Amino acid sequence: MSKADRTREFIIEKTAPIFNVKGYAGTSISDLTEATGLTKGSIYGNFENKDEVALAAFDCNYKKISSYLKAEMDKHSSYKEKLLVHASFYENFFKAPFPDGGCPILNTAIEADDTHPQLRERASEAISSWKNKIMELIKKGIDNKEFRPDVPLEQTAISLIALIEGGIMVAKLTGKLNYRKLIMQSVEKAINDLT
Amino acid sequence: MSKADRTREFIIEKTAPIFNVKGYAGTSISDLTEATGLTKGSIYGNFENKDEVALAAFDCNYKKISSYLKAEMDKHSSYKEKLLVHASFYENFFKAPFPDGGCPILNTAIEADDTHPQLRERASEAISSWKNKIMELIKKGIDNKEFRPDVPLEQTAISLIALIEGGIMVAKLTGKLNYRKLIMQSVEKAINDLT
DNA sequence: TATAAAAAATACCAATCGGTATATTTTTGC
DNA sequence: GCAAAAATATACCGATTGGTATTTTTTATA
Repeated sequence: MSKADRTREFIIEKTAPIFNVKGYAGTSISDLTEATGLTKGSIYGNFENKDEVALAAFDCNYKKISSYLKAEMDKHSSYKEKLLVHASFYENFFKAPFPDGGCPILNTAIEADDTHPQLRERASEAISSWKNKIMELIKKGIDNKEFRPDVPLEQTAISLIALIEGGIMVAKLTGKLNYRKLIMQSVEKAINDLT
Repeated sequence: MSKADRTREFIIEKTAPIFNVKGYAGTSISDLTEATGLTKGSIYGNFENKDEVALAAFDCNYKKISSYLKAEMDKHSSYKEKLLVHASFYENFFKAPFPDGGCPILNTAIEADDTHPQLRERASEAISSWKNKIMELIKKGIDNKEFRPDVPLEQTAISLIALIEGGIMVAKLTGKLNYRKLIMQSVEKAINDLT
């Protein structure tokens, strides 16, 4: 790993939470130099422009949550338990190892959908692959006789994602622990209803 | 209505959709002068600063959706039908009279929750009063024997909001009509399950 | 319709924006 | 350990940012 590669990683690691908290438009190059202790010349020596840092930052934040999900799912053997990881996923969303600022998919989707096609595409692909993963789990759960055979695959998957993401918004906005708890119970109920 | 009041209304009306599309940080004063055809002096003659325009813009956008919801609910007599307005609310969200840029509560929540306490408070209050409204409808529906007496009030209300808001994000991000349809069916199902 | 008051336009401000050319320092391979 | 190359820092750029002081125009009233 060359010096440049290490610096690049360092910059991404330090600035990813900033983009997630302040957004693309709200994050300035001087935010990046402050967070890294590097100078503008160094940032621009390793990245073509602000866009490239922002895209790399999204990938970094996204990887944190998707690899957490995958690792937690791998701990369980039943498909119901794998799906139920989404409840603990949601419950723990505001603690480490999750990035500061909430869900990067949600944050990026809201800011970029009308303003930044590249970031929008990243978020859109994230939703799509998340949906496919859930559908796959349900399908395998049906084959395994864990779930009812008539569970609507796509509807269940996309609605579960909507419930979780909307729940993250509500919980983070209001700061009410009770809201988080209640929505988490709804996530659990939605999954239990598949059996 | 004085000239100043009319100009103030004019500025709010013209700039509210811009704030909803570009966000607070992404909207500049020159965006406001372009949209209104007025000059900077005129904007600052009617508003103290950018914050004050943004807050008025949020109120304007929020009023559009809340008055739509209220008007539609008033058309129905049963509490179930009143609740089901949320499905058509969601279905029609990307057409007039809804403001450009998606749900202003969601947009403001995501951008402002870590960065702008005043806007955050506005969004938080909007969620809170929406939740109370839904709880009130369910309660009356229970008293009216439309709904089961054991429906969990707060959980149902806050989870319905989460599902709708998450659904708006997913539908707007991906542009997939099918996702919108599927999530809308989940909203309907959640309400039908109360009976 | 003349006039005072209010509103809008003009012209300006320092600070910051994203970005670059160049100089200096630090790695790297021999 | 020495050069060449790569990486970082410095110094700078024009454009734009949010905001203000002042002048001109428009509105309301007597």
